[in-house]
Amino acid sequence: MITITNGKQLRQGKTLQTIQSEVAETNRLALSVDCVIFGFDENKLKVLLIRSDLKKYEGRYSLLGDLVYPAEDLDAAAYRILKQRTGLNDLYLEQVQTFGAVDRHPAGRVVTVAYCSLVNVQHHKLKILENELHWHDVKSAVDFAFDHKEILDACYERLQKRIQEHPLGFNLLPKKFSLRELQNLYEAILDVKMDRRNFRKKFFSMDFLTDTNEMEQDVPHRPGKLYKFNYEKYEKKKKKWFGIDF
Amino acid sequence: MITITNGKQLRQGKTLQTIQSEVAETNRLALSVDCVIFGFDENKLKVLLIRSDLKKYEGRYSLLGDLVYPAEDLDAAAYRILKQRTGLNDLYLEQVQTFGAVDRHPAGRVVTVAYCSLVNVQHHKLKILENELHWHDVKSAVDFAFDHKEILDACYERLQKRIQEHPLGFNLLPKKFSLRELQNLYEAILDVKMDRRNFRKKFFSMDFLTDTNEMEQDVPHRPGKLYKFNYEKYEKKKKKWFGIDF
DNA sequence: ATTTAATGTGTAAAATACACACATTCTTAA
DNA sequence: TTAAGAATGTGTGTATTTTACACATTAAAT
Repeated sequence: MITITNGKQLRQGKTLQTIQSEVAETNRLALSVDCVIFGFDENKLKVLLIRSDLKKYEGRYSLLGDLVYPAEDLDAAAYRILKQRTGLNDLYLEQVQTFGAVDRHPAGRVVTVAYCSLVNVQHHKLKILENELHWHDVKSAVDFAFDHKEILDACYERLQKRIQEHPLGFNLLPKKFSLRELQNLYEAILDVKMDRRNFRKKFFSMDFLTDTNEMEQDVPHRPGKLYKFNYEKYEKKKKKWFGIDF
Repeated sequence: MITITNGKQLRQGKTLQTIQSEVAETNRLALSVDCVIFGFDENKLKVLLIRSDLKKYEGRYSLLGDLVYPAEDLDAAAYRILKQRTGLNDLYLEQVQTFGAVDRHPAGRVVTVAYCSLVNVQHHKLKILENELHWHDVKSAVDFAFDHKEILDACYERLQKRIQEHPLGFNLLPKKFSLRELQNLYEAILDVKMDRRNFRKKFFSMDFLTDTNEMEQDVPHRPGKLYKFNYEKYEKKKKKWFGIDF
């Protein structure tokens, strides 16, 4: 998505006028990157959206995006947007799909490369947010600008697939988490109910959870153990699981 | 890839000069589509490449690509290239990844959307080919122009994954094929050996192979039965197998 | 102290994946 | 014509993975 809504707020974002000038001349096109930033909060999968205050798109929501700079790689543009909007570095990021329908953007031909990224909402909340940024339920979000619903759907489907093949979920959780939180995450993303015992068995058998010897605090029931994800163990084992190339 | 090599041969391809003019001005970029066209022949996975006759890239091979027209959708551009280069319509086509490194193209900023497509080589051979188009072994192909080796690798890995989830392989075979041919295809793409009995069992249990009541002809051994892929049966069943969305 | 609500654990059945051998059919060469 | 060679075609038992399922334990709240 192009940050057409708040040129004043962003130091680096381009305004609608800039985009129009980029694409106005014959045969010109603009290239943008849109980030689908997923979070997990209140046992629901969330996505970070910005509300357009431009009259034309009043009340509609957009993904976070920007034009790609002339001398900037695609991934670099995506990381720049993430840093700019969440204040966080080193987030999980994956290119998903490029959307280039001729009429997808009213300002002219704007081709956008969609990225899926994962953040720990609690971590993010500590940062000072721009006013118009909010977390929305992925399943119930409506009123998108442009083709951003389609982009969100593509990234959500990719996430559903990926999380069944790789342990991505940890990017959405605090460093220390209970198995219940982990299961809630999987159930929310995949929209299924899982058997608690089998879920625990599966994750323990994968053997990349480390017991922190700490317990949950301030929960209104018996506290569960807290675990953390052990990247070293995972790195050693993933080749075996995922065969060919991962 | 941009068809910089043979502007005279192509009715629709753009010449190097065209590309340079597209990207020469400040902040301009060009958008292209590159098709990784896979085939299967002599029990090996092949890819259709064009040899550059431009001095700068002498002896190097490129994927088939072209600039996207100003009023052309990305998929449409990919289909156009396939039609142009193979003479065939309705090929399997899937967008894989977009490559946009700043320096990936010597003519300036050219962002390319990579597509993976599958053709029946026998079918394709019936068409009159352009001189400089040839099928190459995927595993042993070297000397690529630009970042086309990287693009090929990305599409090959995607194909390896996809073929384990969906019955794509039929796009690479004649309408009627023996189980041995089908197994050879899987073994070639996945680079593994499979047990013949278990392979047969698995495909028969999927129940979308229809017996044609015909046998192989002109093989130097006992002929095998010929089957065809039953799309109707597949469509009815795939939801059950692939769960959420496929 | 009692109730409540979630954590933590094991086992049996079912489904799936894997390993494996021999008879059959057709071609080819003696 | 016959024998040898080479690939097709088929079934079963074993190992592994997935699924279903119930009860005792712990801490918080009343």
